[in-house]
Amino acid sequence: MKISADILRGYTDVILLRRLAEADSYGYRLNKQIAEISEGNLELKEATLYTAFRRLEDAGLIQAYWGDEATGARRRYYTLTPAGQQRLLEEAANWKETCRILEKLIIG
Amino acid sequence: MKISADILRGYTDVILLRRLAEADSYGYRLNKQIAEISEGNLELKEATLYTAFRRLEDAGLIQAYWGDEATGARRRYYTLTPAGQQRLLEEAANWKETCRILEKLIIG
DNA sequence: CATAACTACATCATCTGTCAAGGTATTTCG
DNA sequence: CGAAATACCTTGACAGATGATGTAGTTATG
Repeated sequence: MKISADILRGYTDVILLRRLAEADSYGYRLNKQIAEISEGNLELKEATLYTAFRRLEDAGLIQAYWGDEATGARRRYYTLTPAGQQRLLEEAANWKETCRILEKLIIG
Repeated sequence: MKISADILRGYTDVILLRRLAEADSYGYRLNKQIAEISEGNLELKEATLYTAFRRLEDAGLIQAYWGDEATGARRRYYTLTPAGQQRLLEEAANWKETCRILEKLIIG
C-alpha cells in the first residue's frame, strides 16, 4: 500500500521518537526497523531521515553521539532527551485522538 | 487539540470527498460541517479549502456548478464524479490500513 | 442608518517537509 | 578486484498549507 509522502509528513518525528524510546539507535538501523515494523509500507528516504534528526536535535528532543565501533563504518547514535520522552507521550496521545476524529470525518 | 497542518496535509482531499459523498455542497458550508464533525479540531483555512477544490477538480474527482440562489451570495457547488466516488472508496480503505500500520509504529 | 459581523468566493507569496540526485567512506563476499 | 551492503551527509526542486488581502452581498444592532 505504501504510506504517501503527504501522510508521512505528519508522523516522521513521532515514529523516530518512538523507536528511540525503545533503545538508542542510529539512522540506517532505525530505517530498517521502521520498514520491518511497517511491513514494508514505510521506508524513509535518507534525506528525510537525516533532515528529521537535525530537526529533532535542534528542538532538543534527541541528542547525538558517535559510536565507538572498532570496525565498520562510524555510526551516529541518537538518544531521547527527557523533553523527547515527554513529547513522545504527548504525540502518542495526540495520535489516538486524531485517529478518532479522522474516523468520523473519513468513514462517517 | 487541533489537527496540525502537517497531519491535515494527508487528509484534506479524502475528507472533502467524503463530505460530498453525503450530498452536493459548497465551500463555506463544507468547512462549517467539518468543524462541527471534528468537534472543532479541524477547520480548514480558506486558502487550503479552495486550493483543494481546484486540485480535486483538475483530477476529475469533483465537478463544480453555480447554485441558482435568488438571494444571498452566489454559491459554487461541488458534486462527486464517478471517479471521485471510486477514489473515496480506495482512500477510505487506505486510511484504515494506514491507521493499523501507524498504531504499530507509534504505540508499539 | 451606519457599522459590525457573517456569508461566500478567490488569489498570491511564503514556509515547511519530502525527495531525487548526488557525494564520501568502510567492509564483506564471490 | 568489483559489486553489494553498511553508514553517513547535502543541495535544489517541488507540493500543499497558510497568512494576508481583496471582492461583494446579507443580517443584526444600537
